[in-house]
Amino acid sequence: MTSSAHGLRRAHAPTMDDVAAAAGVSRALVSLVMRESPRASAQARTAVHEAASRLGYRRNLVASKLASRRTMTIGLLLDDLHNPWFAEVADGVHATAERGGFQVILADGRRSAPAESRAIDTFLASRVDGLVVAGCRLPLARLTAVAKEVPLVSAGRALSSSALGSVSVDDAEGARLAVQHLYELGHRSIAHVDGGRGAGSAPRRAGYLSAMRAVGLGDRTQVLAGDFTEEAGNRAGQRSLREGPLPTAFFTANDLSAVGLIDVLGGAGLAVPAHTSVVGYDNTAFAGLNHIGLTTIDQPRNSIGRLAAAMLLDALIGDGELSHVLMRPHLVVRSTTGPCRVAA
Amino acid sequence: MTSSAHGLRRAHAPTMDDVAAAAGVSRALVSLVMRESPRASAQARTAVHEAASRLGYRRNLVASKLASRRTMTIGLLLDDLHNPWFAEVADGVHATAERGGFQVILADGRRSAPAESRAIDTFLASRVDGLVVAGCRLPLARLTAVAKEVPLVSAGRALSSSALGSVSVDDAEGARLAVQHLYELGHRSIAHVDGGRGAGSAPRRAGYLSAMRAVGLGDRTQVLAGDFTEEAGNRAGQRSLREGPLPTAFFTANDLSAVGLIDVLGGAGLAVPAHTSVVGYDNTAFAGLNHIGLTTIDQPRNSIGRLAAAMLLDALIGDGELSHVLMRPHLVVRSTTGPCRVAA
DNA sequence: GTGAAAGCGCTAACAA
DNA sequence: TTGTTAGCGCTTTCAC
Repeated sequence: MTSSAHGLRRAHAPTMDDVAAAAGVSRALVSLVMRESPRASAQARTAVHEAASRLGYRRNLVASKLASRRTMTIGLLLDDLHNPWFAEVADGVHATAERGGFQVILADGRRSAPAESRAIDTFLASRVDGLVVAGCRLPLARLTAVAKEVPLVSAGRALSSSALGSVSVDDAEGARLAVQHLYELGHRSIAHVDGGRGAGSAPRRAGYLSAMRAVGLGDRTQVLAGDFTEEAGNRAGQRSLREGPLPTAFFTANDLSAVGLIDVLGGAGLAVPAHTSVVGYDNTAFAGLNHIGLTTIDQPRNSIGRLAAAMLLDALIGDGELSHVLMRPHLVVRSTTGPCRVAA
Repeated sequence: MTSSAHGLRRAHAPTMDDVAAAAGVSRALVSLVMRESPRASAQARTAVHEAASRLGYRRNLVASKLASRRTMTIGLLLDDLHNPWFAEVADGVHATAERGGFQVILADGRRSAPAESRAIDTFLASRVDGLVVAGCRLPLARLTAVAKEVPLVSAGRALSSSALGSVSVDDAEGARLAVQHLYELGHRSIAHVDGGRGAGSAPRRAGYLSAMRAVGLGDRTQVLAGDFTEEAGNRAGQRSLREGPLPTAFFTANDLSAVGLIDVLGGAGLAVPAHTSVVGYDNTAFAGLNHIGLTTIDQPRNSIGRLAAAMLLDALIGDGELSHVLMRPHLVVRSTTGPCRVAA
């Protein structure tokens, strides 16, 4: 019963013609009023609005998009709705897009390349005016192909193609900051728990390796396999404990891994940072909790989103060019790092 | 330069007519092939697909939606992208909708009623076939009005209107489980940090109050204002510490608040649960982190999403009726609750 | 400022 | 099975 009024095709909804008739004007005028054109008299505006609300008229965006051949919509593809990192990027994109009068439609890539690919196809079929992909794991070739159809900006992942724009954080620099911090605390045995194949993993690992070389520890690098999860941090810790000697410090590819690692160390009676120091990456919400107090690398997430959207709108509205922006991460020192107590 | 090929109106993209011409068939046939109709010969199918991919044709969903007068799209409004609760509901909705051949478009309500209202207006203007609102904080009157235009199902918030459907968890029961658990641990001074005006807040608060009465603590209830955020947990904790005497246990309206609260308690040197016990609500991902180990109330989030979408599709495709489903929460005991050490 | 008329790219009868 | 022909509801010239 409650559904009787519905079905896939709803009952005839009022159209602009209905409103025009009710207001005693032409459809074109109604259109102008609906789009808030200054070229409609105040009188006409009132009459049209009155008639529209009386009829319960709702502008049909589908028809509007078809007729105008632009959608004033940008598609935002997020790699993973479960990861709060993306929520902040989305905030930034929203804020900027809205100010430019653009609608944002979201899709969740669910950490799967095929799902992301389908989402992009849907965006293109829906004729979005532009695309922001955050943490996208699609191959560069696919993205450049897409960028030929519609302006595209990558957020959070640096991409070296002039066909598209990108706003990302210098992950190698972030890794360098972590290593530098630990080095200055006297640590010489610094291991890295990496992120496997996830986005950002490779540059962080490379940054770790080159930073180690830069401080003369090139022959003491140690990379433990991980995958950006808490369990990975657990496993890396267990392996280190088993195989010894334990590094005096760890730099993990993300905060989650750091938490898993600290947990294992604590379970083995090793205090952090009294015995071992740990630096995470991302500065996610729980890194700041007092009883974790993780020293980590922060990324300006909101700004990434804002900049990505701004770059896109610039290319859409004006004649701005897509470019590559690399933002600087910074070190947030909390309480999981301390001076090295072990002779090097 | 990279943007020179773009602009708001992209260069003429191939249409069905182009494909039809290239394949030497009529546009209607191309349309059939594109919609995977069985009424097109294998031969025609091949020819059309070949021509389409040669031209780089991409079906225009905007035109398709207008002509067919249905969008095969459901709008999903999430109250807050930052809250992982919604990510899981979204997973469930996606899974079901996709199997039914529906596209899902997401919007973020950003914990703001006006923003949610605008998002719904956009959905309606985009002529979505149905709507799922998760954790929506709009007044019932507004939602029933919307439900007159398009089938609507509320996820995570019970709504007593026959005009729409709802799939939610019995929040009062969840609150009762929390209070009961703390009571059995010997706690008599149990405070509640509520969720303000967010969805679920009222029933959890009411459930807390009635459960307290049920165990004979009706005169010892204490409700602290909150709003489902970590900061709210922080503030509530600070206020409790300032005003004393400190309750021996807290039941918070969600996990985020619990974490914020624990954080403040820890900062004040009060161990959890040695000194104070805390129960959260939602069993979000970080509640399970070893370092937090939050005792909390679990909701079958994914199922909520699946059921909500299934109910909607039923009403859309068949003649299913929208109804009200109430699911049972359950208690997950971890390490933030323990026996009361203080004499009652 | 306002109206008339020609599409936007597709779907859906209906005919062939 | 395939082609023909009206629209879907709006925007946008271009006259008035």
